[in-house]
Amino acid sequence: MRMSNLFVQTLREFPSDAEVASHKLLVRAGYIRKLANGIYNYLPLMWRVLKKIENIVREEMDNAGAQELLMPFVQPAELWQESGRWDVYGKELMRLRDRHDREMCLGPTHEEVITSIGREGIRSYKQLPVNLYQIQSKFRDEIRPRFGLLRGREFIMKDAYSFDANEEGLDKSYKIMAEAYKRIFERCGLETKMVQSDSGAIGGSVSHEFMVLVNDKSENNAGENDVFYCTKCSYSANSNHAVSVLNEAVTTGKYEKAEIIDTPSTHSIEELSEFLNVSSTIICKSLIYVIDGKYVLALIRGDRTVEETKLMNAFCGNEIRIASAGEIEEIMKESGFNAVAGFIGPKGLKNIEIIADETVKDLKNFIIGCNQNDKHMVGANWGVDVELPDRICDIRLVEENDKCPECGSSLKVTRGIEVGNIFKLGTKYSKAMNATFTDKDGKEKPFIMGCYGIGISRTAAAAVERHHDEHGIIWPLTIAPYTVIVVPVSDQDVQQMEVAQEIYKKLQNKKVEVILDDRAERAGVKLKDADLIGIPYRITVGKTIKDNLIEFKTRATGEIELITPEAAIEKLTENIS
RNA sequence: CGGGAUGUGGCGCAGCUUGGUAGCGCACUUCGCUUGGGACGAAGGGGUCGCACGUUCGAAUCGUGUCAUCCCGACCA
Repeated sequence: MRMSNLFVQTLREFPSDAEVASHKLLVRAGYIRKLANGIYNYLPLMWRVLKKIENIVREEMDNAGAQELLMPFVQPAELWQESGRWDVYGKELMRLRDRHDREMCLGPTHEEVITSIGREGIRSYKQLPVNLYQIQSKFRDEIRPRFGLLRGREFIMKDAYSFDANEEGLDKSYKIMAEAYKRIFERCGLETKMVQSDSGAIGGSVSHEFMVLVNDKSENNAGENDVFYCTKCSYSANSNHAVSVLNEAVTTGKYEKAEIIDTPSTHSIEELSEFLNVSSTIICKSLIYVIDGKYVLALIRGDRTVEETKLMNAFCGNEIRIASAGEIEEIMKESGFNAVAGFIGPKGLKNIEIIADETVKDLKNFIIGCNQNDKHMVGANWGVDVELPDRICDIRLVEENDKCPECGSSLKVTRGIEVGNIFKLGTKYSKAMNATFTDKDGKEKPFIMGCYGIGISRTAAAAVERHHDEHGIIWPLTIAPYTVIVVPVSDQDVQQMEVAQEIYKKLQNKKVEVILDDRAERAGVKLKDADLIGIPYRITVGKTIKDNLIEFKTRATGEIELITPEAAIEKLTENIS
C-alpha cells in the first residue's frame, strides 16, 4: 500500500474526549472514529487489525473442532420470551419494533438463537458434541460506554456455543476451549490470566474469564476488573467471585454486659470505632440492599466490605443496589423505628430478609446498631441479645493479603481487562427452550451447553493498552495492520526514491505486508507517523544509500541496524514465514 | 438514574464577565522554498457559534428549555 493512497488521517493532538491510552492512540493514529456514544467506525487500518485477530481466532477455533456460522443480528422477542430473558435482561437489551409492530431486539449475545438452531438440527446423541461459533457485531446498550473500544455499545465479538450429551462431554468441550483461548491470546501477543468469575446474567455455574493484566497504577488504568491471585499457587479470581481465608483478628469485644449506649453522630464504622476506641473488627455492620425490588439486610464485620455480586447471587437476583435514605426511612417506619443509616440493626425489623456474612458469626461481646439514632448496643452476643440470621454465607469482598483458599498463601490484587470468557451453561437454555436430543437409552434429554466469548475489538484495544510508548502504538507483529513501512527520507532524492520503490516492490512480491511512505512530506512527519501508527518494522532509506545501506528499525525495541536492502528483505521474509 | 463540566470549521482551543455581525494553531488548496524526527513565506477555501424559544434596535455572548458529549457516583450505614 502506498501511503499517499492509504485512507488514514493522523492527528497532531490527542482527542479531547479520550481518557485511556488505547482510545487516545487509536483515534489519533487514524484507526477509529466515533460515530455516536460507544459506537465507532473501524477505518481501514483498524479493520486490518481486526481481521488479523479474527483470523487467528478462526484458525484456533477451527483447529479445536468448532464450525463457523453466522446468525442474525436482529432477533425476534419470542425467542427471548421463551428463555425467560426478555423480562430479566433489562435496558442493556436494545429493543425495537418492526413495521408490523412486532417486538425485536439487537443481539447482545446469541444463546437463544443457537439453542433454536440446536433443537432443530440435532436429533441424536450421535451428532454430539457440536461446537458452533460466529464473529459478528454485538449491541449492548451499556449504562455508560467509555474507554473507546474497551467498552463500546456496538463491538465485535466471537461467540461460540457447545452442545454435549452429558456433563463429562461439557467438561471436555470446556477444556478444549480454555486451551484454544490461551493459544489465541498468546498468538495475539497478549499474556492473559484465566481467572474464576461470576457467571452473571448469562446464567450457568462454572465460568472463567481471560484477563489481560494491567498493573500500571501510575497512569489512567483501563482495567475495569480487580483480579485476586495467589502468589504461590494457581488460584486467581475476579473480585466478584473471589473467596479467601481471613487472617486472625480480634473478634471479642471488651464489653461484658449487653447495654444500649449513646454514640452520637457515629454514622460510619470509622466514626464509631474511633468514638468507642475499639477495633472495627468487633462491630457488626448492617446494610440494607434492594435486590430485584426486595429489601435485604446484610450483616458483615465492620472492617469488611460487601461484594454486591456475591450478595445478589445469594438471592439469585438480577439487579442490586444499596437502599436510598428514603427507602430506609420507609423500612424503619414499618417496624416502628425511625433510625437512619449508621444506626440500623437486625433486631425487631419486619418484612426484610436478613443475611449474614461468615465474618459475623464468631463475634462476641460485639457492637451493633439497634435502630435508635445516636445509639448502639455494645456487648451483644448472638442468640442472647440478637438472633443470628438463618442465612450465613460468604458475601464479602476479598482484600489484598487475605489468605488463598487453596493453599493459604497471601493474595494479591491487580487490574485486568476481560478479553474472553468461557461458561458452563448446563441445561439453562436447553430446558427453558425445550431443546432436546435422543440419548443412547432412547430418552429425550436437554442439551448440556457451554458458551465461549472473545471480544475481538476489545482485544485489539487491550493490545494497544499493553503495547505502546510515548510515540505511539507498538503492534505485536501478528496483529499489526502492516509488517513494515518503507520511508524514503527525501522524496526529492532520486536515488532514495528509486531504492525505496524497489524494496517496496520486492517485499510485495514476497507477500510481505508493506507500506511505502511516498508522500511529499518532510522526514520528520513521515517518521513521526510511522511511530504513531505502530508498524513493527521500518526501513528508512536515507543518505547511507550511497553505500548501499538502509536503516532497519524494530519499533518495539528501538533497535536500529544499518544493513543492505537485500539483508532487510531477507530478514522480513524470514520473519513472516 | 443522580452530581459536575463542556458544546464555536476536520482536530485542538480563544472570544462570553462588560451584547455591535467570529478568531488562533494544526489540517486542507495553490505557489515558492525546504528534506533524518511533526520547517518557513505568500495567497486562499471552509463555521446557521449544538438546537429551540425568549430578552434586545442588535445575541456566540444574557435568560429559559432541550439535546448531545465527557468525567465522577451508582458504594460500606
